[in-house]
Amino acid sequence: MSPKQRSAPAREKVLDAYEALLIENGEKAATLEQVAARAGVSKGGLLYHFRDKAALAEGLLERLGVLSEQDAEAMAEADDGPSAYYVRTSVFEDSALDRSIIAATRLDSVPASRRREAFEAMQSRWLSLIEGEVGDPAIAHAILLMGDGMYYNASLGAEAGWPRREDREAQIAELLRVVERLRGLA
Amino acid sequence: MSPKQRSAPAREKVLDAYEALLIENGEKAATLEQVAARAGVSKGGLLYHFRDKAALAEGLLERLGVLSEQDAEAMAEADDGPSAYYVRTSVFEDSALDRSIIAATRLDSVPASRRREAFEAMQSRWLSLIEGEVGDPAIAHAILLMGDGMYYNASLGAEAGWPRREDREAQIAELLRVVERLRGLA
DNA sequence: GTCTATAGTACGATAGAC
DNA sequence: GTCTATCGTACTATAGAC
Repeated sequence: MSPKQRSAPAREKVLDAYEALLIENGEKAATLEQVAARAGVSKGGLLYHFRDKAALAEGLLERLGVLSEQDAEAMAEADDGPSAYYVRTSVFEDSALDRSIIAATRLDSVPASRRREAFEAMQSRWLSLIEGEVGDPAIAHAILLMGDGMYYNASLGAEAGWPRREDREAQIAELLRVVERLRGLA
Repeated sequence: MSPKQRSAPAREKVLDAYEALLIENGEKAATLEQVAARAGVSKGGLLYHFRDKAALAEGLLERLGVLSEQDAEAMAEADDGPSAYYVRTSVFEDSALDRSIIAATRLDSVPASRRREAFEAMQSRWLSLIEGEVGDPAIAHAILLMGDGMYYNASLGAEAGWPRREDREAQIAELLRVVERLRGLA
């Protein structure tokens, strides 16, 4: 799907730059010229790796798929269980996956169906892991929604999905306690 | 902030058109020409009411503020209480407020601080009403996050913030039961 | 594999008639 | 209050040198 199906260095730098611009100012600010400049290549150089803007967007969604796949594996093996892993990693850190998700959120030139597909694949994996742990599907859905809510706030540029408080560690701990009690209801 | 501080008909139609385009295809597709066409006016006509793109975006955020103010009053007086009102109205319907929220979500040409301000004002009002009802701040936060999660999914074009299910009424009912049990924990 | 130069297009905004 | 016409700009993408 690219010249030699993986010419890692420049290609990845371009995707990183694209993500950064999307996160900071949305798609309109993420022009080919700006992306190229931030990645340290020229516009022509960028277009060698991604033949047009659609290919650039697709590249981002593909990387999101890979990262979310890896994350699902880590989530399945987490010491504190999938739910806790999910809640505690939803956006409070600034991981590569977090960045991909927020960037993809701002990606509106891609067909809506394609974007939806990417998110649904990711969410259904998360949901089945949570459901496998907590049993009750309604409660699993509720937990999933809380994580979605944190991504929502992050993509709005909110401090951390939990308005009006400073200490992130304390916020996560508090939310984990709620989830714990919620699981007890299942 | 406008010629005569309220020349309702065309002005509102323009905002409606702008919202619709933002919801469907994001800010890049919401050009002055497209907005004008959809509102049934010319580009020049539009620019009489909103002197530039920034004014158009600001108009949308101002209307969001008004609608969310009205919604907060309805929420405070809801028969089933603020939490239930909040959860059941979070985006499953296609109300004027829902449309304003989703549109504002896609608005990335406005300074991030201004958008954040609009959302924080709305969310802190919701949070204080929920907290007033349930008592426990952590649980109130969790309920707020669930609603945020529903808006997140709606703005991603997901079926309804609750993947993989058809019957919306049943989904809401299920979530309301979870919230009910969550409140019981407080 | 990366560059410069440029063609072609679409956008935001202005000016001025009606 | 709404229109048409138009200017300048910035963008995507191509062509072709290195």
